[in-house]
Amino acid sequence: MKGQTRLSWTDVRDEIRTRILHRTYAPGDKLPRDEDIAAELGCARTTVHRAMQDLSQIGLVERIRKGGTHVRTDPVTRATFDIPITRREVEQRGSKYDYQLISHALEDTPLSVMARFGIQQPARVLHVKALHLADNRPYMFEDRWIHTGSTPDILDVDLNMQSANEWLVRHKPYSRVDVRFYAMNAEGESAVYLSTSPGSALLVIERTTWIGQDPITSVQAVAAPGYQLTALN
Amino acid sequence: MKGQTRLSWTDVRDEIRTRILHRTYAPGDKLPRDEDIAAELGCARTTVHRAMQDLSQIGLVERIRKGGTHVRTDPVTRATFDIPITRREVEQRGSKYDYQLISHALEDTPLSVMARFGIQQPARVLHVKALHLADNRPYMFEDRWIHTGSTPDILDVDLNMQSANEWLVRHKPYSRVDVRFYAMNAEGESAVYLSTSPGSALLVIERTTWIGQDPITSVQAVAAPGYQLTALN
DNA sequence: GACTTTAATAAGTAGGCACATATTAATATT
DNA sequence: AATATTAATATGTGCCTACTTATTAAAGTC
Repeated sequence: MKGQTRLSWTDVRDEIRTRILHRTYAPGDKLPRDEDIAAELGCARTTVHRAMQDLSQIGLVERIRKGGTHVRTDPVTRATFDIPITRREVEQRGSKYDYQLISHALEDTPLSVMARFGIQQPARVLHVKALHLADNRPYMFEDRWIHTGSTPDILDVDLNMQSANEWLVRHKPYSRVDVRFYAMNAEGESAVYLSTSPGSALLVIERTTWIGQDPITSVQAVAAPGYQLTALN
Repeated sequence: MKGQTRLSWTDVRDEIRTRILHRTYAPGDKLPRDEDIAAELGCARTTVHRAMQDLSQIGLVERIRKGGTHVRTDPVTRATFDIPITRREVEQRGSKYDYQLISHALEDTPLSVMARFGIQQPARVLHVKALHLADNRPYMFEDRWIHTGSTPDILDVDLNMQSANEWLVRHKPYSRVDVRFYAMNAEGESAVYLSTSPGSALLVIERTTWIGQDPITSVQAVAAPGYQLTALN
């Protein structure tokens, strides 16, 4: 017990971030070399390196080999969202979860889904429509396509008992996912099942997953009116 | 040059991730100790540690001191979004950016904004409405409140010349941000300025920032119809 | 002067070591 | 037997050292 409290990499990170906030290092500025910062703060270069890695991941600074570290000129706001299984999501709000299969049928991929999957030729897919409920009220309407080539097992699953959402997450790992958000007017089915009037604005979470090159599933999750997605932190 | 190619921590991370994908380590399973994995793969514990930290941050595993490392039971999809300055966003799509101030006025915070700021007493705010355009077409309608207590300088800025968005990002660092997405029906102003018909579904990005405890600004950015937010990666 | 080669630079990475910290299990004390 | 102390364990962290890699600048060559 000699060095009292030494600097942890999070301390260093916070110190550098404070300096950037205070414009000691202004946007566009080049920061001192890791080694010099280490010397100044009295820690090892490794520690500064670890701190810088984090700042770089957050999007506050940019690092280039040999070029040094720069404060980003156009700071971006980086927001991270967790998208859990719908059942989990409902239960964590303290609501009762229910699930209802609406329809399922073997079809060929429509053009829109081919585009999402990134395939040129139509493929056989299981087209599943389902409704998730929270406290007996519609929560999310799910319109899903499951590629039977990559996921033949899905045909043996009783989708009345278990949502495709859940089965897939538990049994079908993916290596890549595309997530996008957009707004949609309720119409036809989505309006009916979410028991809202046609035209009301709904948030859509669209997800497509692949394992290697092979598409697994693509889903449009249409949330009930009033739904908000909140970033972590 | 003896060890040929040694394992980098990203290699280790990918190897562990692959095993989790292949259910070698299934959800809920306890992974071997870092040291054992290191021994098995032929690298140092530090390297495994670095890999595990990343997997833990991604949300694939959970680590507890002494308790060991476990694969998360309910894998979440974690999506990250970059929200740049609007001008940047437009320019990066290869479009011409324009900006138009609609109105600005000193007001007291309405209740909704007090809630967003997390304050009990109304405060004087600059209420700014503006429109961002891409290739002369409406791109985003911005409805913003700026706290004059924390940011008095804003009153000296010529908002015809420079969007509040841009000025704030460049001159006003923040320490905390709340980001949320939701859908809204176009109505009144938003419909007019985004030149769409009332009722059409629009995606709203709502952001509120603080420096320490002090609120800086809260903005509702209403995107033109068709706007999609896409996750990184 | 245009090209190539070489050196210097700064970040990236791996490994080994020592110690910190949180948690559980085992042991000793009352 | 109930409680307190101690030991063992696994992750967390910091530091040092050595080497790698990408990039720029300088020196040398034609």
